[in-house]
Amino acid sequence: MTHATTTEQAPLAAKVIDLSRNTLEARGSLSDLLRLMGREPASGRPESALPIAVRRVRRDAPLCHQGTKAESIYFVRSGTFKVIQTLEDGYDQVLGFVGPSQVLGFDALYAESHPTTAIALDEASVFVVPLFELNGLGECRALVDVIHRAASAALADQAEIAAIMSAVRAEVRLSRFLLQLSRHMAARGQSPRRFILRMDRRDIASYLAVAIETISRAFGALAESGLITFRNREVEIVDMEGLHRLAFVTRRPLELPDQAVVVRQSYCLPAAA
Amino acid sequence: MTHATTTEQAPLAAKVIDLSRNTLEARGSLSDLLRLMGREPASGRPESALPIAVRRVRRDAPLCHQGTKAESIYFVRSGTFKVIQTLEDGYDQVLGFVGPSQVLGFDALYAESHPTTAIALDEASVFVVPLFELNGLGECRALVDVIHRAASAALADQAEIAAIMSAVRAEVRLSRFLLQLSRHMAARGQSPRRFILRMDRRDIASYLAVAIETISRAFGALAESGLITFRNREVEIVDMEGLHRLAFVTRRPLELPDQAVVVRQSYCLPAAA
DNA sequence: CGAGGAGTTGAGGCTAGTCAAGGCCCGTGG
DNA sequence: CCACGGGCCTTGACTAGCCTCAACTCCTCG
Repeated sequence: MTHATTTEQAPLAAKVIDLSRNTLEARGSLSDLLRLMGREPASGRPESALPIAVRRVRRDAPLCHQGTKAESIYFVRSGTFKVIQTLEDGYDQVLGFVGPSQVLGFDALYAESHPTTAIALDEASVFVVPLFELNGLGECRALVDVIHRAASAALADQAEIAAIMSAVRAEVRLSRFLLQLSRHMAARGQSPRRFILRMDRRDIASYLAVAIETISRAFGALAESGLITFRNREVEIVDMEGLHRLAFVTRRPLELPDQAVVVRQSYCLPAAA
Repeated sequence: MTHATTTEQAPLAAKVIDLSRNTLEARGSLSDLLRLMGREPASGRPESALPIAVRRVRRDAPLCHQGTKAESIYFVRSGTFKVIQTLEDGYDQVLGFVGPSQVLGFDALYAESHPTTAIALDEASVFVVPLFELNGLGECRALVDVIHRAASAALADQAEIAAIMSAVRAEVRLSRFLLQLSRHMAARGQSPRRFILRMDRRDIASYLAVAIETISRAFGALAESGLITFRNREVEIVDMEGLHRLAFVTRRPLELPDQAVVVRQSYCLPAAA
């Protein structure tokens, strides 16, 4: 179906770069990708028709695997992935969750082999941009710009792990996680108050670096104090402001003479009246 | 807030891209940067002479500040920076330590304002690549390539925070941190066994997400068991292999015959696979 | 030589890990 | 259709280890 044609000549020469020449399962175009990334493509530009491969990934299937040779970077079109790294002792550390319009595999650029594994949490599809084309993309400003922004955003997202970890208490970590999810949902135009978790407790536990039982208890505690309600993976944030207050007590409060008691209460959970 | 602003406008000559047009304190060239990044510049190319600004940063001074408008990305030429993020409750979370040949400020690309603050831990200097030039760089392959790789490496580095956090025990976290430093030192051609910490205990504590006293005790414990020796910020890894074992064989008690290392429950977190 | 920051050490309370058992959900198969 | 099975999730009891508070030492610098 694809141009099973020659791979001659540097792409620079040819104005027609076909990013889908290794098409896997479907075809998309640059304008599809740009739309996904919130960049309305300048219509009329010939490059908007630039084909870009789309790959579908089944639930629980890996998109790329740690240690294998990197061949592409990916933009999530639909579905959610978990990014994990298998440590030397065999423990699978969850590094993050990646959804639509986010980039995957950019971390493999410098080493040429994937330092992480990405696994689909549900049926998913991604745009595939082969690495060997990256160099020839100088002309295609729109795509380069999108790549830069996505990589930059991925970097900023990664920083959130540390921000989450800086909280000692499990309920605080969980509330930060839920708020992070809430923001991402909102960014995708979905409800920030009510959503379904795509990952299981084990993944959340790994991501927050606490025991799975602790996650369970933390969910219970947040519900107990009226901040959320939940049923399995279905979560509803009842008191957004309260959750936010709880989420940002990192360490023991500095010194707030009379407020100390109040802060300590919310720190210990029961929530302010 | 030392905005060493020498905002004297240069004649926007147009064709001649002068990345140092906002030169702050010194001048470098593209070939200098490429050499720093381990890419021998193809001599003879005219672009090698492309001027790139060099900015010096005094100890404890910020290179860029969270929330301010992003204007450039930086390549560390000398010195070490700590990257921090001030959370809503005022807690300064250390996200990482960045040294020579690593990139800073790339995370600001997508938002156009810095999500993090970078502070020099000692006298430092950086190459400055203004953002508004990034788009016009399509021609300069070498620079674009270096930027991509550095950003990718930064992303991979960030993942290590999570890997470190996945350890519950403080000694395990500290040993992973020391091994990380060791690797970086080796990558820069310096001794991986003996080095001087550029950051204080407080920064380490924040980075590892444990209390400062715990850091102190963990140093003591590692020395006690003969894995390292230290005096203030001077660290020597005595038993590299043992340190590595402690850092990663963390699931089982690991019977170190008669060593004082109480690796009783150095688990690497639940998961109970 | 003193002041102050950085680092260490000690005591105690409390969170979260571990182990263990039970409940819930949803698949498969009779 | 229901019964069974095996995940996933929850809950309880116990204990290890970390955070907190507080005092102290060491080092540096004025």
